[in-house]
Amino acid sequence: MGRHSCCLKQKLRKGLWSPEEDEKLFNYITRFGVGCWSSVPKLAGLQRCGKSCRLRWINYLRPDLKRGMFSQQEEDLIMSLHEVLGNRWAQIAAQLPGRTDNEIKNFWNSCLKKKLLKQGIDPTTHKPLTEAQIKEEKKDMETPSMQIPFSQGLPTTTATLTSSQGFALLLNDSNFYDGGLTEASREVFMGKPALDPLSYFEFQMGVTQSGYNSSLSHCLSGLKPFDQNHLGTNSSYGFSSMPSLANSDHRNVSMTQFSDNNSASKISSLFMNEVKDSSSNGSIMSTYPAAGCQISNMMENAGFSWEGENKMDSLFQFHVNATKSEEIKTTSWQQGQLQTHSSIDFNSYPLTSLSEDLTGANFDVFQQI
DNA sequence: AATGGGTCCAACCGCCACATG
DNA sequence: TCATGTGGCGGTTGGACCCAT
Repeated sequence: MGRHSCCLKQKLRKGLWSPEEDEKLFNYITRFGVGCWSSVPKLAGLQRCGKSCRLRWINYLRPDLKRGMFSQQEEDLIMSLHEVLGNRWAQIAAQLPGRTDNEIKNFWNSCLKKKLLKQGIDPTTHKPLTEAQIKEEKKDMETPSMQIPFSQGLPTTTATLTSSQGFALLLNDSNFYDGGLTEASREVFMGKPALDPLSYFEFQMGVTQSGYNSSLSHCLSGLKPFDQNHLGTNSSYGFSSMPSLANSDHRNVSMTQFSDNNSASKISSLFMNEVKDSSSNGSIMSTYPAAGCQISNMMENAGFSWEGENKMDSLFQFHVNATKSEEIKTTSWQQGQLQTHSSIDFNSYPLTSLSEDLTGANFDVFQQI
């Protein structure tokens, strides 16, 4: 039970992927698109199960992945979304372009969870810990340097911890939920550039937009033959068609601050999805009525429009379109198989946040590089 | 240099939902 | 209605890596 038939076959490789396997999978997907995962290993010449191939593509190989540290904005967004959605990592990831559910889940478990605990906040309920829970936590955090006095760790008012307020703060940069940061650290965070998920593709399109550094040197600075997992600084690996998978350093990337409209787009996108979702199971809005009400109000107050002109709005607009197109999805595996040109069938690609301009022509750039 | 403990994350596992025959 | 195949999700874990000793 639960195990796919393809996984039952013998002689299937497990564990870390080799550069050769990555290249095979990447080249196959870029040529024929995403279709029936169970047949991908055979067609791509891999000794892996389809599920493993799917995971590798989604979490690692797909070109629109944003790698590197999470920005403060992303962190705040994850915090807020987790408060509403809980451990629904896939839904949370849908609101963070270029991030995978696995990545967010890992980030939550390794960093954000601990951060909240240090602040005396229950990471599950996002409410202040009880005295008993605090004692328990103190037992766990034996090193004195890890202990933050409860009164210091808590935000100034407990009201800031409510779902509705959490989202309200997201809409206003000047009132960003600071998660208990000191003034000094907050300054650092607020000044920290956020990674631009689309800069890579903009480079390919030759788009120069005010506020974005699309210079050749900038883009090339992020290009490495392969990622650090497999070779570190060794550049002897690499495939001709491989996009940049290198970790990005915030110091090297262009500035992209979420404007109010952007935040509104994010939350509204979430709201839209949840409305759709709740129409089927009625869970979210009833479970988090305050959050739902607040989001609804925010949309009205912000004069929200799907016709946003900035880049992030476009991105989310595409996200919505992609979601819609998925609902009426006509792209089939057969279509994917019939593709003869070098493009990725992103219509059938389940994750959102992909650039509309991700075409075969763009992948040619990889080969040229 | 060796080693032991902690952290991080890529990948696996088990389950569920849905489509299809 | 049932069996089977597949996609997708969240939880868990093994091992690589880092750092202090």
